[in-house]
Amino acid sequence: MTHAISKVLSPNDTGETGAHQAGILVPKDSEILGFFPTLPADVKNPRMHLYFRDDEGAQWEFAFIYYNNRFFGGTRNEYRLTRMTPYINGNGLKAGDELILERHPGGARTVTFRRSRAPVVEEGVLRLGSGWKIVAA
DNA sequence: AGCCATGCACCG
DNA sequence: CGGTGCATGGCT
Repeated sequence: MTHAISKVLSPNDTGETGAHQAGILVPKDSEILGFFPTLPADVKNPRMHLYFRDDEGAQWEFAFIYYNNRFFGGTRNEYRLTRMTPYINGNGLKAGDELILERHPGGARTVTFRRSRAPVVEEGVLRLGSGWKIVAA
């Protein structure tokens, strides 16, 4: 039961917009969240480091964080996968490219990507949906 | 809901 | 001092 999900990168995800944080937003969809370990909701901003292996066998460390300060006086309530700068830059990923995450039987996680064709541009602005897909459950 | 942006801390 | 990541708020 390999569980695979993917996301089409946004400009902000890759750092192209100047945001000094490369990382992607994870939708609160049970199928997607099910891919990641469960983070405690009673703690503020719980995080967990995850290791992913790429095609060459190299290991990458990403951080899965639940920014939930909404329940602690703030305004946030969202999940993010950060610390992806080395992987993004190392592979020269750009907006529109697809990041693929897989969890294999036994618990091993792997990352891959698929280079994209031209992203959808409308009125000079990039319009994307959430970009997330469930490849296999 | 999802993407964009930023002040500040930390580190080489 | 420049790059990176944290945490947080803003905009659409």
